[in-house]
Amino acid sequence: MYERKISPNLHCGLDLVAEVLYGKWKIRLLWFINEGYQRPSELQRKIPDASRRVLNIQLNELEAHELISKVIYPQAPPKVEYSLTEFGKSLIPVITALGNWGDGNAERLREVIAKRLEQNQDCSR
Amino acid sequence: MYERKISPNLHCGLDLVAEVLYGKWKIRLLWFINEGYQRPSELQRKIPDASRRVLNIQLNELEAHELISKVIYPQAPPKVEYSLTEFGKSLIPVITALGNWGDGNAERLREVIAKRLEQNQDCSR
DNA sequence: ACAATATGGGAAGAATTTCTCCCTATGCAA
DNA sequence: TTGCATAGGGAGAAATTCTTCCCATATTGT
Repeated sequence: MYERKISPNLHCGLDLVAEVLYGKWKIRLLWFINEGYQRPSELQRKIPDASRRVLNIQLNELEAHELISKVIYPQAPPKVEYSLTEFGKSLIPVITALGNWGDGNAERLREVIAKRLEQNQDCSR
Repeated sequence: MYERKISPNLHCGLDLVAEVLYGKWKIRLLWFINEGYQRPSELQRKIPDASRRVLNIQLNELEAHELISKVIYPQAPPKVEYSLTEFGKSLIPVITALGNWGDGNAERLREVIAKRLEQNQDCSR
């Protein structure tokens, strides 16, 4: 496992949140688990842009941070279900607020994102 | 400037938000600008863990995404002030919610974060 | 003259994160 | 028997982000 060389700074609330949510797919994982997609394979299908590997890793981290919990059913083929802990559930309103802001401003966001990507391409000519 | 090789996916609101906020210091920059720390040097003092370089880069990105705007006073030594755009201001309640969650759960967050860091050190022995 | 302040960007390399490929294990279906 | 689905993890490459160092400009204070 990769071991950090620079320790995180944990001064204010925003630092702490960053420490547990900063990962490309973590917020979406929490979101989809909340929506009822609890099995790893379901989550992978909901988030096809992420590699199977990272999803596993980020699920492990979310579990280590007690935002989700994992139940392994002793079957074959294996069956695993994740669910939000109470702690994790308390984050959902915040994630919902984020998502709503993104949805409500989707058009404008697409514009400014596209504009910036073009600029970058200009730079590299 | 670095040019992305993998284009971002912009399906849902959460993807769009991630695209403009995913950067180690962006949320904190918005936060401090909202609190009235508008000059780059002030922001650098408020966020000493970040290098000057990244703060500049992330400020540029926030500006490109129209969350903040920049005023350059034609003076020497130069004076620059950033401020939130209306668009940027609309994000503040969401950031506040994130920060409040982090502050409200600070103790527990520190615990689980510390616990996980220890585990990693165990692994590497 | 020289240092300090303020701002900003290039370049190179370190740090970190993510991706790809491969291997394991079990049971079911063609 | 071969192929697929489920789940998970190691190793190394690739992508991305961040840091460090250096340079440039102009003014003020020593």
